[in-house]
Amino acid sequence: MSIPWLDRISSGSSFLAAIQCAPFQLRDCHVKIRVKSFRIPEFFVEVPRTATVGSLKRVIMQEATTIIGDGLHADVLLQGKKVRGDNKTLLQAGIPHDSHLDFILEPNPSQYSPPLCPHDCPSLVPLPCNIAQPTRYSEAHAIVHQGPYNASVDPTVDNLDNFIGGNYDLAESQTGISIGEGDTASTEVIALPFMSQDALDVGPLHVKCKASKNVLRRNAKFFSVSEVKALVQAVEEFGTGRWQEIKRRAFSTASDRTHTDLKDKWRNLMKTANKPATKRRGVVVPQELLNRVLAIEACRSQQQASKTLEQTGQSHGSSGGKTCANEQDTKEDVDLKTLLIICAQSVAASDFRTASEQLKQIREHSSPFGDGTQRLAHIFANGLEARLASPTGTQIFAALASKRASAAEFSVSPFKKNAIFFANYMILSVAGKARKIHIIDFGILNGFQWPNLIKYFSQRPGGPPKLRITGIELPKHSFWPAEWVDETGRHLVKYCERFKVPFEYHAIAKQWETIQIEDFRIERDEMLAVNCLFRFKNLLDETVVENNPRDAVLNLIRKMNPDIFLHAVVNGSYNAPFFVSRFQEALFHYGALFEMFDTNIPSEDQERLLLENEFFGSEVMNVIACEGLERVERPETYKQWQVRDTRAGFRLLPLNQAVMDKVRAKVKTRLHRNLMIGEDGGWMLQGCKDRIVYASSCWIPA
DNA sequence: TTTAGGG
DNA sequence: CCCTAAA
Repeated sequence: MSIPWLDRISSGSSFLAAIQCAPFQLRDCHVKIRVKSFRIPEFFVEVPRTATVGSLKRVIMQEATTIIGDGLHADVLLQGKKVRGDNKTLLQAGIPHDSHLDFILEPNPSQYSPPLCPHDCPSLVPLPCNIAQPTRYSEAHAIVHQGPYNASVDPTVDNLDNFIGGNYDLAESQTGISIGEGDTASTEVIALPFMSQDALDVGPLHVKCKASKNVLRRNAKFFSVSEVKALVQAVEEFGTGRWQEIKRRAFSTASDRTHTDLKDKWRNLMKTANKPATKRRGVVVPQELLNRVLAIEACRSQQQASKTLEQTGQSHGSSGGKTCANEQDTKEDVDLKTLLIICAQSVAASDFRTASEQLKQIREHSSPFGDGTQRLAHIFANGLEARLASPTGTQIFAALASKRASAAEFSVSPFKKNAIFFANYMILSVAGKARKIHIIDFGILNGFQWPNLIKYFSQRPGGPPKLRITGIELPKHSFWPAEWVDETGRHLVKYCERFKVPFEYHAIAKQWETIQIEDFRIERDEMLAVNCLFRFKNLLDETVVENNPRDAVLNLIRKMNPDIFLHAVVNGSYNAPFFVSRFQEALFHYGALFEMFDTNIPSEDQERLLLENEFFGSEVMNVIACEGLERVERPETYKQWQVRDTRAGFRLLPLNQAVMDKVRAKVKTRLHRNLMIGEDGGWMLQGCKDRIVYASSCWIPA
């Protein structure tokens, strides 16, 4: 004979309860607890909101034992730990209404005699319960207050001791007999001696099924964009199919999202991502997120495919590779990028053996001299290799490119040229006929921005103004020793002498946020322009340090009260703490850049080589191989910068259409295919391949 | 207990 | 969002 109810306990059948606050119109302010799926009919208990832990235990115990027999002891667990203090109220015991509770039901020690098979018969049965906010549930179920099952207790029902002491076979009982699973099952249960005749009469199966369909279904709550983002990020980090992990690591505070919910949402996201943008219902998820969904999905299927290939042995044999060489070539682009992402995932998962194998594969197809994708793969492989050497990302890598490399950026990158043109044009338009002009340049590097402006000033009708430039750089950088800021100054001084522009240079090599306003030696009668092109991204942000330098420096600039503030930024979001998502973002970002270079610059161009490998190469190295304070490539989107600038007390100037026309004309004459110029609010956007890569803007004190 | 997949 | 089979 099997002992069905014991089986139910020892096999850990889920036991789901939800604490529910009664509608507030009820004056007694009770919480209602629904106990369900214990393979016993669901029932409800109601306790005052101020109930103690002890009383909750008693009520649960009472109800449970009423149904399945006597002699149970109940315990309440919060996050796996027993809640002590039976005299405390739920709240006092640290159980908010939305917390997740487990229950333990075990045979009452006082009546419990040792089981015959202690190993197979766990005495502790954690029972997951869900306590949720009442608003998540529809009101309809409230009428189902108690199932019919607890209506009576058959006095003949044996107690726990008798069953445990009985002669039975646990393995056999595993076949499971449970109420409500089907006709046969319920028949068997009903036939059991301990079930009351009343229960039989009521027809439990029918009631149970009906109840579970209409009762206590959580009201659907749409996922917000930020939730989706968190989900995508988490899946990038942990992969699909580890939902419990994802729940714990990324959604532990979201009490109303179970791991199953996350799994379901992911499934739906994939559906959404795969169908056209038209006729997508609900909250519009940014395409960027959906692309990431697709990328992950692509990786996953790729991995599966390679796995099955390995298993079937089709990948072996040298002839196989040759015969489909042409086919591979066309797919190489995709494969190389996918391979990079897979490799990054291996690195993230600390699977270093697989990672180095994948890296080797990548190396076989990448080259600093090949096409855009091969070059891209080359520098990303460098980054991965460095990360493999030190997986915690504690190594220090040059944050800034060498002097030669940033010179190359100036001469090769059309983006940089456009941004400089935009900035200088705006400075000129604000300067007007001012006699004294002071430019404060955060991140002056070689100072290549200024010769053109100086030349213009020299030809200005009415004579050149007095020009002051304050060049600011970071202190003692491996590639940019502080002295070089002075050297930049000397070049500029010479240049001004040649063009007969009265000039004064002043260098500051400090951490930007430590600069005092006095250091700028601002004079009253000068027109003041503050300039920062693409360099704010190197400041640390609030995720790393407390008083974040970004806002500090912006506030400093605001304090200067400049006549104009030129702010150009790298528009990217590869600054996420999660390694894989950051890697992927960076890959897309630099992928777009490299593709543009590939179509516009000859592959043998030495400066392109320098720019790609040293300038972008060291940036990518920093993004991939560094963490924490060492990671100084932390771009944000221009929208994020807009928030910061506005918060610091600046007002975004509308775009000057004249400068936009000129930039557009330049792009056209230079025949830069794939280079897109766009506008958004006051921002001039530069992009390629559907991606906004750089953005420029002008601000004045609000 | 957790996940995949059907509903 | 829920349910259940299967691992």
